[in-house]
Amino acid sequence: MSRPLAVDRHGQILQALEAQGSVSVSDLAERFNVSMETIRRDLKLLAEEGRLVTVHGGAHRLSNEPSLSRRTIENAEGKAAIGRAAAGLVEDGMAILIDSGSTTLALAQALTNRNDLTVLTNSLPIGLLLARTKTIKTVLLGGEIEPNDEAAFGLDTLDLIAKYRVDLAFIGAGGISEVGQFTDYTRLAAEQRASMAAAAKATYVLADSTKFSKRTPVPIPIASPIAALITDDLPKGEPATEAAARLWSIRLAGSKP
Amino acid sequence: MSRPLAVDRHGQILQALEAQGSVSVSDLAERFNVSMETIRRDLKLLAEEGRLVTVHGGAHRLSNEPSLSRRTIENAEGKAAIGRAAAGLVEDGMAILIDSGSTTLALAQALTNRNDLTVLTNSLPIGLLLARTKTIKTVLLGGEIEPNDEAAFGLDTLDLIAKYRVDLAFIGAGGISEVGQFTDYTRLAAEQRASMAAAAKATYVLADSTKFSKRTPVPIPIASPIAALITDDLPKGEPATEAAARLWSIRLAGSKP
DNA sequence: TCTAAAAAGCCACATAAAGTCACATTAAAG
DNA sequence: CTTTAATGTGACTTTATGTGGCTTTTTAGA
Repeated sequence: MSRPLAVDRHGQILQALEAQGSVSVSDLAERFNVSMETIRRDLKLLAEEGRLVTVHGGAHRLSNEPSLSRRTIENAEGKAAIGRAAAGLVEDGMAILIDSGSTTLALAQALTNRNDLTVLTNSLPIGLLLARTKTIKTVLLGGEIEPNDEAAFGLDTLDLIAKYRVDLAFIGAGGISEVGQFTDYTRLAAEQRASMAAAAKATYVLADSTKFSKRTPVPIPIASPIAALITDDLPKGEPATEAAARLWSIRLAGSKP
Repeated sequence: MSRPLAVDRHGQILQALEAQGSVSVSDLAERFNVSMETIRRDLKLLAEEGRLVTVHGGAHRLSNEPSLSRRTIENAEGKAAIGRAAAGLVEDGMAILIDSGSTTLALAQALTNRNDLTVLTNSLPIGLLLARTKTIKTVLLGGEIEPNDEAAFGLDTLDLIAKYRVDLAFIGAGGISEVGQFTDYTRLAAEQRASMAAAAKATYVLADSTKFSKRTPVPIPIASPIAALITDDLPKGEPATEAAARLWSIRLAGSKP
């Protein structure tokens, strides 16, 4: 008796995952008439290729709540909410620019099920994540890699940014100052974020609530006004909160998926 | 008894593949009333021409190609040996350029314990791997990301390569032709590899033994002579082996760690 | 909160389908 | 009639899947 192709099953698993967000081992085993063990082996394989995340009982998409592995990240839920809110601003056919950082990575994760997009980024994890969708055209803004950010910075990166013009830019920030300005750790990073904003018709700043209590030395010299600051919560009592609320249009991202 | 033409069968196989996305050896054998062995030979042939990808049990379209992570497995030991041999050529303080590909990834892996190096690469996995060492200065040659290679290609990448000058370049190849020339899948990739070679004082080509039996369409137009071809084995009987041995200096990488 | 049953996962082994290789056979071409 | 390319055959190897025993995680009830 001939055996159905394993690759077909893999493809269908990924397809189901795309449609439903998550799949269970027992459902898949029944659907394909194979043992649960075989499905587990499939999922393990696909997980090693970075195409899904396995959890107890099944697997889920990379985009939604990476429940276990990344829970360690500071305020992961808030960042995921911001990512979903930002993804809602992106329309099919757009070219967008995504800065490096854990909050912007959440945006990239929320975009993985899209298909008609062009994304420019200086972040290696974001580039790799989006390229693997095979449906999103991804451009990596190269340059010297900063190990802590796992992203490119420098003259080459600035040159490349200047060569493009995009619909939307989503940039991060190291912190928010008492007067409500976005700030960064280094001159170079600040300049680069400003030039990202300059390359876009509209710029959104993604900063989760922990940023309101962080002070970093270099203000980001954004020339044109930003479209909005997207955040998950406005901590009371922080001078940065009051100041930012006066300066920028603020969008609060709901924590519910 | 007259025998049906093999080319007709090949055409029909490709047609079926187009329609269904994948085909199984046993189905095809039954449909054409030939042995499974014959179908396997057909698929192998078509795979070498780059018209499909064989998998256990059959074949599928190129579009849903197995990603880099899975391809890495093919001749992993040989590639690791090549990586170690190539790493031995790299001296402290050097600036080197590493092309994308699974063989060159093995080189990057062999370099992770070094510290006084500058590495330029267009490969995202290599860039990420080396940046994480925090001791190797890494520059990512950006551009449009080719999902299958997980690496940057294109005008931006070519521009960036032209801006640098390095001590050594390590480039890969898609295959080796009957006349011993290195070949690639696309014009762009071939040009880009050639320009990498042009940016270096000395160029080494890393190609494992499986490349000697692979034929890809575009010759890589390397201007200056290469320093050596580094490989793990020279398959006897391959015309490519004989031809390459006449053309290039060859270094055999020992399989022992 | 603790505890036990149920579900899921893991691992080692068994087996059948698929693959590989050397050699035999057959049809087409010269 | 010989040579050559394509195909088939059979022995052997590899891969994919299933099975059963055991461990871990989840769930639900006390």
